[in-house]
Amino acid sequence: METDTGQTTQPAAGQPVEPPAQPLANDSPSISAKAKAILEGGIQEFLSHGYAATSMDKVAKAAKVSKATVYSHFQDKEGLFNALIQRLVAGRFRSIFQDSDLPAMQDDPRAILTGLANRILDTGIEDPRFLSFMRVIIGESGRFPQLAKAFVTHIEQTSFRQLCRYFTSSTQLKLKDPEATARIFVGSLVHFVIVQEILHGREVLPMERDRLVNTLVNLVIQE
Amino acid sequence: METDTGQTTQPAAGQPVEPPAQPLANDSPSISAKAKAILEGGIQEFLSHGYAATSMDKVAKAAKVSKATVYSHFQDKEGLFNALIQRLVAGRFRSIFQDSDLPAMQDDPRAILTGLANRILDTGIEDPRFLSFMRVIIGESGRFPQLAKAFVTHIEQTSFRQLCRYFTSSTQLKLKDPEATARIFVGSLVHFVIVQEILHGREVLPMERDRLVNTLVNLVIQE
DNA sequence: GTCTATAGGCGGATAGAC
DNA sequence: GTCTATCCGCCTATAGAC
Repeated sequence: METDTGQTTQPAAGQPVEPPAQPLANDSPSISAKAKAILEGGIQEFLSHGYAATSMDKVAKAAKVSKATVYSHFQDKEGLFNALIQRLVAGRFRSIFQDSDLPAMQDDPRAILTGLANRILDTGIEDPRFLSFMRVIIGESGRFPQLAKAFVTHIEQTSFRQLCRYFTSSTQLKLKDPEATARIFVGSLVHFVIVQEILHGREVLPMERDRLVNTLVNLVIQE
Repeated sequence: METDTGQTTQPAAGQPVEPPAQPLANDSPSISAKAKAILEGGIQEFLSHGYAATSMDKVAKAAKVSKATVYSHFQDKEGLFNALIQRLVAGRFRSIFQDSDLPAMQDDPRAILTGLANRILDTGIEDPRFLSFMRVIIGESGRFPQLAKAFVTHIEQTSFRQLCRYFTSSTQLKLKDPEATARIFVGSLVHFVIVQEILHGREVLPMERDRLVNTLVNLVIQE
């Protein structure tokens, strides 16, 4: 049954019972193969159907273990969901908006900004897993506010910060409010992804992505 | 049970069984008091908990009718949800981004744009019903793609069009691509609402709304 | 640790009286 | 049209064997 309690006891609930281990290293340390399979199966099911519409039976089947095994690794459905989303927030999707290399400052600002915008759109659009992830984070943000906050902290903030660093360090751009400009830049791109891809706007309200990117870059440069 | 069929037979399923009546007039014509109560109760429950986590028992209780009465007015759970969301899309929330009066063209563009931005933020932020509505629309956009498209068509498009009309008719703004600029304008504001309010970013990544609005308006004006 | 089997309850949907 | 009562399946979670 859906407890509807708003997960008041969420902190630290979820991770497998094993000791906290190192504070989140590479690909999560000391997790058994079964636990990993359960997490993978859970990711598949929860990202496809959302929290309430996913059953532990289907998770167990997707992970190719028995349901009892799932419950031996995770306290309950909420615990599994929390562990799984936190894993995605801190791991695989954390670097989705992250540049491997900061652009060289002497380059053309137009080229740099266009590249940044396209990178955000590429990762946002071409990874269906990330689209499902955003859909679930938003859809479950009422029942799981902590997960929504973790998403904002780790993922949105990452892109803001990075863009901000470029804005403030660029000698050619003279922005009055780099922080707010970064929000506008990222926000209009993410909103574009939400409307076109998640809400299927591509089919009813088409818009070429290059038009959006070019217009956005022009707005920022001519400030 | 969640049929998981992706509602393949969704078209036209939902509206009360009574004849189609007039094609969607004012506040929905010829709907019995019970049907209205069921819709209201359904809105309350579905907007609070999403589709899968809402039970027909709770809807019936919220509407103060028996569950059988619910099923006498609507084919099934999907039908009720469809009817209810379509009602919200076409009715109450349709005009949420709509201006009552188009701004006078001789006014200061800065004042006009600032007013438009604030109106969008006000309606988006101050109506918790609309926040829940967006959360549900996005969260259920996988299972109910038609409803997501209806949302885009009726609500997003409305704001784009209106802004576009102002952009193209203004004698003072000379925008290269008014349509793309309208998307950026609305998109960055809606994304701000999503992150700050729906994803609870206000508590972890604060940002004064006036800074965003001022920066956004400046970007558009100085183009 | 992992499984099968099952408890116990709530879910969507309907039968049938009025 | 509206109700009460009920069917039956699936759900979360656990007991107990191995």
